[in-house]
Amino acid sequence: MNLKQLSELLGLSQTTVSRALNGYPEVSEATRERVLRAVKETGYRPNKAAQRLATGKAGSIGLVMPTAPGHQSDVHFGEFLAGLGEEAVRHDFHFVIMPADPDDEVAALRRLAISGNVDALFVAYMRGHDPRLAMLKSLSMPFVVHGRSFGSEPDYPYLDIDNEAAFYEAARLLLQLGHTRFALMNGPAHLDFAIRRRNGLIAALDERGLELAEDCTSHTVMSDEEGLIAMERFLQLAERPTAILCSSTVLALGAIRAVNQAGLKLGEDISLIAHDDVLPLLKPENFSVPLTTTRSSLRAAGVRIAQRLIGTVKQAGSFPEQELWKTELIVRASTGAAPQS
Amino acid sequence: MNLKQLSELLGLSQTTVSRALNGYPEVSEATRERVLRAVKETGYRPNKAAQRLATGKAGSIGLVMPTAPGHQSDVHFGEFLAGLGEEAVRHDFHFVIMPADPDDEVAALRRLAISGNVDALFVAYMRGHDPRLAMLKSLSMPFVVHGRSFGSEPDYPYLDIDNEAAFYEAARLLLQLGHTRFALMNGPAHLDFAIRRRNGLIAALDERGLELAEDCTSHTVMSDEEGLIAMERFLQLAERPTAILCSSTVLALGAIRAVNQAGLKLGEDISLIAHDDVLPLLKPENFSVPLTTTRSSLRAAGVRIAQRLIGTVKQAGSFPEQELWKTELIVRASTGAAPQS
DNA sequence: AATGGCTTCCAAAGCGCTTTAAAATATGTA
DNA sequence: TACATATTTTAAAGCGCTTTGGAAGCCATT
Repeated sequence: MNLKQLSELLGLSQTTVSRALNGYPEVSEATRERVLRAVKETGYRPNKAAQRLATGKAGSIGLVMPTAPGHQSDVHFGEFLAGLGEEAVRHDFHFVIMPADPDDEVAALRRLAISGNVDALFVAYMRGHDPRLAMLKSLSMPFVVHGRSFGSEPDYPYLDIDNEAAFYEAARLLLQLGHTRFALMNGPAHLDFAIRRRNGLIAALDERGLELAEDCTSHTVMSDEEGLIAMERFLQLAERPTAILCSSTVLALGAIRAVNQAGLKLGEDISLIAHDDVLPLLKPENFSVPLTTTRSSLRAAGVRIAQRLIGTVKQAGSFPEQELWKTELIVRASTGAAPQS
Repeated sequence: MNLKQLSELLGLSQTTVSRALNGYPEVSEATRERVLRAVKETGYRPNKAAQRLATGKAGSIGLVMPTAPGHQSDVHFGEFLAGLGEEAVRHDFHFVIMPADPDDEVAALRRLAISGNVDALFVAYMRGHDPRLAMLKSLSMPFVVHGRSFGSEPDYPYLDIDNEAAFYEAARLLLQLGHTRFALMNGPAHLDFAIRRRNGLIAALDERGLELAEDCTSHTVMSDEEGLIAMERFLQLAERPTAILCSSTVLALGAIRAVNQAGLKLGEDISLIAHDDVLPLLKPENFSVPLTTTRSSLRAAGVRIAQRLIGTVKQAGSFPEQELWKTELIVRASTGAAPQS
């Protein structure tokens, strides 16, 4: 069933039917209803490709998904997507996902943009000096980045959390508790959030004349396994750290196992604060020792970015270009006073 | 830059340029190279919407993503998507993801199909007597189902793992170890895999004249938290189960915490076998007591389904309609002889 | 009856591509 | 040289929609 057939069925022109469907005023309420009823009965749906060709728009937001045979999938990606989806479904928007090798992301993004089947772009996994920014700006297509790019002028539309403040505050709490030996379990070093969280921690330490030792820093993929490995390494150090900042609850999972295996008590021998993206499968309050966290919902960020993206495409209202969300510092049992020694 | 402009630039007709690009034989090698070079220089990319309108195809596979304000995102979804993506990127295919309320899945699937912007459909989260099957069959669009639908004639293209055999074998192992009191921590009861795993367990128990008690069965979303809750319930039973079958390593995570909190030893007081989808962030060999598992890679399944879907769309070779993969039973330390009591 | 202003509808062009049918050019044969 | 055949190129139609620029119908005013 296409427009032509539907209009013939109704004895109307394609124009009229199209207008009735798209809410144009120059069609009587009587005929509009007649059209709508026919649509219900026949199950007619406009062909999106044709619609896009005619209008240049078809209600889709594009994103590239890094993937490769060795490449680990990322829980955070799924959770964020759920947020985007939650908003998209309200506006009948869909996603076009272009899988791409992580080394090929900038080219993939360009391909996606000029393929002409997305109205707007979403970009994540931002790095320091991210090369995608220049390309995006040259594109004249709406986009929003999740995160920022350390070292680039912040003149692009983004939504980010204040990673620096988050880890600064977390470190301050631990300092107040008397800790002096810190370690950081971070995400991959080139990623923006990792850079900023590290900076936040360093800033707080610096205020007390402390330093973050090189061997008390790990930058890894954020998996359970890497968390375990990193923590094991920390625990074997001569000057064992007592305060750990951890970029993800997933990393914390492994880290805590290492703590337990070493026969140490979390919240007594070792204090740990993790960043919590509010992953539904891993709640910090349910850990055997509930985790102190810096919290910000990844999913909420997804919803908000979808709002901005869709709003811009539909030209419905205007939005702030830059948003920086504060994280919450939630104190639970994994943090305690520094052990005497 | 569009075809017309490109052809004018080259002094050729659109036809010739189009043919050169699409590998048709009726164009000389000389001109083909000339065209290809111009494409490189100008960065021309055909408009996918126009291509789709003209050919009916544009290299996309469609899927609906269940999402709603309360709806939890699912790690398994992300991991599967990574598998699909790994294959899709090799063929320059992309995904069109339609987010939809879980209650609206069959309608969403239909909308996606007749929207005319996908070439094939992928369907997951199969239920018993799944209503989507009838719709899919009526659609004349290629599709592959991940999983099966218990109670429906298996005459549709699917790829599934042998869930029944997996849990049957797992239960047999535990029976051989002397266990007689079993419990099952399963996924949502209406899902096909949950039905079959339960059946597998029941079949094995039945051979020994044993039964699976109602209060030793839990059907929940597969999260850490639910695992903890379910296991706590089991441990409070008068006749405490000693053998646990668990549908996910994520559930196991919570379950094990409950075991530890109760002061019990995994692999001694309680034996547990979990199904392992090979999620990169949660490796069963890294659990503090390494987990015995039934294993099958979700990601590999994604790759395979993408192969079949893309192969069918491109009409490149033929594929088996139905595939049933065996799982591996991998014995680690979380299973041991039944405790004397 | 003629004019103007609304409302309601329509014919046709155009979005950027593919593909059919036909034309132009090159090659081989009698 | 003329003709048939093969090769290379092109003009134009069509995919299903939106939208521009009119036209037709209806009413109230002059």
